[in-house]
Amino acid sequence: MKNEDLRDFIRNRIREDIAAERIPGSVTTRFPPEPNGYLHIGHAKSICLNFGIANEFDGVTYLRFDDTNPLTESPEYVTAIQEDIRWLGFDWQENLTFASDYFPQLYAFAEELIEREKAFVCDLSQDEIRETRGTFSRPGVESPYRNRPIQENLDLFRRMRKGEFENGTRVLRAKIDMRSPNVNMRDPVLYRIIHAEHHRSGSDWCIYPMYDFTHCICDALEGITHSLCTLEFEDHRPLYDWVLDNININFHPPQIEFSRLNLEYTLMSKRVLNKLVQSRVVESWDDPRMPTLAGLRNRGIPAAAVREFCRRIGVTKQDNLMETELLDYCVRNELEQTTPRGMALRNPLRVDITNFEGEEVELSANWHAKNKELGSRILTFGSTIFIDRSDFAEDPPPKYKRLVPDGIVRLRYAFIIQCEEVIRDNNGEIESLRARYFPESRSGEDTSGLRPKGVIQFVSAQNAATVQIRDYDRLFNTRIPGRDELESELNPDSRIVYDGMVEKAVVDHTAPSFQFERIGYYLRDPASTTSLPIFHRTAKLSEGWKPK
RNA sequence: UGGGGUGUGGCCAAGUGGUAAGGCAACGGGCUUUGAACCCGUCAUUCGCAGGUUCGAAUCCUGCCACCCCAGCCA
Repeated sequence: MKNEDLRDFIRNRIREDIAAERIPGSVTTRFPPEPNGYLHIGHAKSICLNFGIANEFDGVTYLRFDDTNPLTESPEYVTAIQEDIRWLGFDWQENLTFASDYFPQLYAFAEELIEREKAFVCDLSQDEIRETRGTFSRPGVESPYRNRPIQENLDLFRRMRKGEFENGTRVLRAKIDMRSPNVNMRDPVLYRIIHAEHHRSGSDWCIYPMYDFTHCICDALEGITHSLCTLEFEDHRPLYDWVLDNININFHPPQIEFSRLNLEYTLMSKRVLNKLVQSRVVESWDDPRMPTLAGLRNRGIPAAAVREFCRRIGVTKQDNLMETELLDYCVRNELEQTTPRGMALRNPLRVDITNFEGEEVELSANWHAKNKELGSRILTFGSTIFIDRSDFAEDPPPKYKRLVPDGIVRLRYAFIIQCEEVIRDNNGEIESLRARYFPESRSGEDTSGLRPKGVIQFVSAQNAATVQIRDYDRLFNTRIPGRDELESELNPDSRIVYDGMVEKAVVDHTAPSFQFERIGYYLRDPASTTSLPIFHRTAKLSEGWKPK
């Protein structure tokens, strides 16, 4: 991670700053989550950027919780967020801070602003403030309280702090310019009254600073050399700069904005994600279908794959919509080398081998064709085996290479079989198959001379373990969900549960993830029981051929 | 409507006056006891559009167009 020569406009800028000796000390960044929700893959982009830069430039990164709104924040999220960042592979070391750590200093800076006649206490109601702010095309109107004497402002602000006023009755506002074309500069609110318990400061405060006042000051106090945030804060930069320019502080970080990650068929808004949980569309915030880091983890996606994805998507100011294929690619690429292979059937179909007699034969198979270090296991073959229903077709599509009536196919690591008969139940559904095998076609010592076109996986009756296989797909059917009724956009097949089979050795193996040959990568649910192991599909294998 | 941004192949993205990197996807081929992996090859005469400057422009200038963000006492 260290020696990579990543090029993007932010890293280029940092290199220039270093070359021009504009940076005092070391490069310092921060990741500032608000503890009001779980981290998702969009956050991963920011985490990889901020922590990645610190790693590359021998700098430091603060993990700073932006906890200025006690109404929506809670300590559970603080814990979860830390777990997710660690899982992703980053370490803030001793640099864990909270915006609330700075409440006393923030308050002092606010008084300083009042003393400099740069802030005033405003008695207007929330509605009145909105009405007097103006519109995009109309300037705002100055508050009647705008020119209160310094002493009166100071007195009122101190009484706000003491708790003498109700929520919403007064705010502290910056005195900037009600005619500014940038609405953020029209005397923005700096402090509001919230009589609520804060997860860290308890009941010490009943006034809480707003983001625009807090963030820039925290950045400055921590010596953040590059304050990176997403594009929607671009309009706030003049305010960020204004605050730091109007208080007595000796450091002024530059705010640099980049575009946030958008992923096809995926929604990342906390509001909508929460709705999915509440309405039981998914089971929880860490459901394997969720784009949360916890969800990705429970789906078996390795942290390294997420990091690689973030590296490949780049960092720019352009709006983007990433295809899910890139993430899938990163996941497979990560799992390919290290994951043992196994055979699994989602829809088992019994096949009776008519010419097999006696004990089941044992066959050896490597866990990975190329990575011999993963070792091998023993499979068995006998008079009753199972194949996947999708690997047999009475009326095969063109170029079908699997089993068909009278056709032959290779059973992976075992023998070639030939279908002799299709057995049906009373409804005419295929119940089982009868086939013969070619004893001289044993894998590795085949002298049969037969050349089957395809190879399919199988599990013999005595070697079969019953498992649950859960296949996941996108949660939404629309590339850009959120524009329509959520319900109509949901993918009804985002989770399909199969009562399947795997070879016993897979269940006994300790590896967390497997590749089920010809199907995909799966994570063994660590919480599932040994009597019914559950496997979550992490990713499909790429398909070089599709029926129809 | 005012302000702030962004426009390079299907999706990302290099490039900052010298004649369009790379990745993903797609397509064709090789290899193959995973239709996987792997290996080869193809894929922008053109950089939102129109003018202009220049020997030379994706890069400079002018005008236009499209899209995104902003009117929380959220962050």
